[in-house]
Amino acid sequence: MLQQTPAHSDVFHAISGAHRRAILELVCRKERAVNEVVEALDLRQPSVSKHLKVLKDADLVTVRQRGRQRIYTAKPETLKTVHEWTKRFERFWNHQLDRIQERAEADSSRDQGET
Amino acid sequence: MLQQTPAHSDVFHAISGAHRRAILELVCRKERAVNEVVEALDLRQPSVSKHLKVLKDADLVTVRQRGRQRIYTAKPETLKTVHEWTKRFERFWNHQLDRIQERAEADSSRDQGET
DNA sequence: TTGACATATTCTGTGTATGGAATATAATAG
DNA sequence: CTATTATATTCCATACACAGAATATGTCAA
Repeated sequence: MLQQTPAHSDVFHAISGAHRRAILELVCRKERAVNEVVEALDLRQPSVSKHLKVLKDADLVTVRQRGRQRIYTAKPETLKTVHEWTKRFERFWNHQLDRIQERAEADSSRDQGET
Repeated sequence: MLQQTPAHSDVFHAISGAHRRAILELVCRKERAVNEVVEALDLRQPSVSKHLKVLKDADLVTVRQRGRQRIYTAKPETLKTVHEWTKRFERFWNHQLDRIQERAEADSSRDQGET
């Protein structure tokens, strides 16, 4: 059966929430401690920690300790999965654009009473 | 605040489930009636209809009627949103991989009290 | 050790996702 | 019209997501 992957370790699930995408963008630009994320976004510390856990389970971030802090760094190559999945549809949306253009041209010809 | 988009119209949410991704792949290859999807995947008809509704709300598919059937067609260009979002991380996964690996190894050594 | 700081985890309540069964609607055949 | 087919919707139950508050764990300073 499908859907047997625990949601918390699934990349697609991990990026499905806007908060987690925002966090990912933050820690990608520059590694951050939890509190820095808390301040950058409008979220409480426990929420951020929980989101970071989801991202870590999905292998989208790594952690390391620096003193009392935990520094989170994005592991963006995990997004390749998603990037490549969407890429599989690229030819379809190109093809569809062609079709749309053809149709537009046909319509335009017809509208102007061409031929 | 973030997260105000109704989940059912959000592309990231729509593709977060494996079932819906499978449906999307099916109807992208070739337009399909609901029952064809039901037979192709191992899902009941009501489930498929509900998933298709989510995909439609997210503008990932379009419907048209043919006799008693509803023919669903993928609208893959909506995935551009996702494709481009992941693309923003492309430069990071090209340039940061080594650094993250080094760091992970260093941490792991330290955590295990490597001799 | 104690105290403070940084983060993680647990608990709790509320909303939502999901699948299945039953039912409702829509379209066509007869 | 009625019956049949195709799909959508509703209802139900279970599971999950999420945020907040409180608490626990871990780390360092003194």
